[in-house]
Amino acid sequence: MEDINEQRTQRIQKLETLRAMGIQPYGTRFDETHQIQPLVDSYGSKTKEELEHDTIECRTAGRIVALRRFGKAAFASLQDGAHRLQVYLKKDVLGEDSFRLSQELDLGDWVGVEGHLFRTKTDELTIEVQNLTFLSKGLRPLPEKWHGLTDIETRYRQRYVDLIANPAVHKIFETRSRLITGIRNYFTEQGFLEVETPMMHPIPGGATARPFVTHHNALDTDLYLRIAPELYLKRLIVGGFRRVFEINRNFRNEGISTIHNPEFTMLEFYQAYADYNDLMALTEDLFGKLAQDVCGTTKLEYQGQIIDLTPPWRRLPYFEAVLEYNRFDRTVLENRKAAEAAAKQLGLAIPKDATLIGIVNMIFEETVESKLIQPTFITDYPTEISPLSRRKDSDPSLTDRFELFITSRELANGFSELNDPIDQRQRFEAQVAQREAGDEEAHYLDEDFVRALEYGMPPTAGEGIGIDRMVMLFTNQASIRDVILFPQLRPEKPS
RNA sequence: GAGCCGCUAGCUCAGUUGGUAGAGCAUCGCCCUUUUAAGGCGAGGGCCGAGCGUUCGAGUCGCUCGCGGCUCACCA
Repeated sequence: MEDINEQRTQRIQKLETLRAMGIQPYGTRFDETHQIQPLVDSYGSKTKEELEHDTIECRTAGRIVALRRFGKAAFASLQDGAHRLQVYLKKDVLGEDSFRLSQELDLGDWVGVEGHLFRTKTDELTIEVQNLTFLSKGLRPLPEKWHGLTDIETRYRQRYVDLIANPAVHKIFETRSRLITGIRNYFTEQGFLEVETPMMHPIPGGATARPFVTHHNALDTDLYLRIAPELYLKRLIVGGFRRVFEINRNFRNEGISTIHNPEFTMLEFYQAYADYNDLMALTEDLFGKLAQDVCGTTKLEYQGQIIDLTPPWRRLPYFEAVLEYNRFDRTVLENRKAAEAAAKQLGLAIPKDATLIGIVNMIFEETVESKLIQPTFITDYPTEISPLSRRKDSDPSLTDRFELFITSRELANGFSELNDPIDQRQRFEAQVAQREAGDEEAHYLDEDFVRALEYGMPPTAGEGIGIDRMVMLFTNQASIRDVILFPQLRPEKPS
């Protein structure tokens, strides 16, 4: 089972050496005066003379990631998160016992150091260590210092090693966390209340997707991991919460790709008395502020392109978009035969029972989405493919809805919410008919949700933003696996 | 699910027309009190993803399987 290699065996032997020296190889608390990054931030600009004149004493801790030994001295690089600082271990200063301990150190071990800052001959900020505290032993060798860990499978399966060996990866996940904190602050400051709704649903709803199924033994009932929190959040609006948001996982039982992970993080927020135009303005403002705060600019570099998040963003009605990116005329949008002919010309396989809108939507996905590099709101989606959205007053076949595309990917979906319970029931029934016709992704009829609407929901606008894809954009990552700490992989086979 | 590519030491990678499996880093020993891919001398470390075949002989050729990546299909 466990791979036993030479280096690991040697290190296990070192545990005994340490114990024989009276050192606990798995220690306990250590008081730091500084973490490494603040230490470097505070004193990194001090000159050699300043550090000699005003002695800076400090205690800090980290993992040894580089070690350059001489006979009676050594330099080590201490890593804390994504940051490193050099320490100098000198026999004269450490004393006999501590120096002997320093001779036993391996790459990967955790230590605490106490000493003062100085600059070396080559002007590197360094701690001259007076006291060395052993904190924890590493038994496995770290990846090579120069190339690090590059094997993609190992990076995902053993993310802890990736994080040690690749500080840039550490920074991506710090950025992810900062973005999510920024989102929380943004909504909280605007009077939104963060709520938690069920992850396990008796009826999966709020999106068109296939769910994961699980079983509750005591209730003896199947439950579905949620595909979206939407219907629960709207129940809260019915209940009188004016503004709510939730940031959490959705689960969809579908393929895995560079932009799909079976569990992914979604922000959904709902605002009473607002409409979809308010949401588009809010989204521009949110992205702009996050970009400015986290990246220092609203012009982001993404995979060799500059994505300009400066508002306002382009708004393009759905049908206009289909016409703009194709050569055919308007009859394709109005006549099923014309639509089918156009689709065939594009090489699309059209199911026999496909509706006009169904065909147009296939054309949209095939010809429009890939062109939407810069932020674009596609608006006014057909009612037929928007079963939870409010109809347009000017044209009930369309809805007050938009999807946001950036770098050809859907990042957000928002709309004025359908709050007419009678219309909602009819839309659900149309979905149920589609499901019975074989569409596994069509919505279920959620009787309790309709009942909630019957109690009256104020006019409301709601939106979902795919956080992982947003993080990809802000951190310039091409694969969703590089912004999810533990992406879904096939289980490692037991060896 | 399909196509293409990859899998060799702890890590990063070589490996010729099929002929005894290599390097750098890491590890171990010795030397070295300002190095930073430290340096010098020496040493150990391999089920070449798994299996089956072809062959006198397979890391190398063929087939099957496993895992991963990318593209496509489905999807957010």
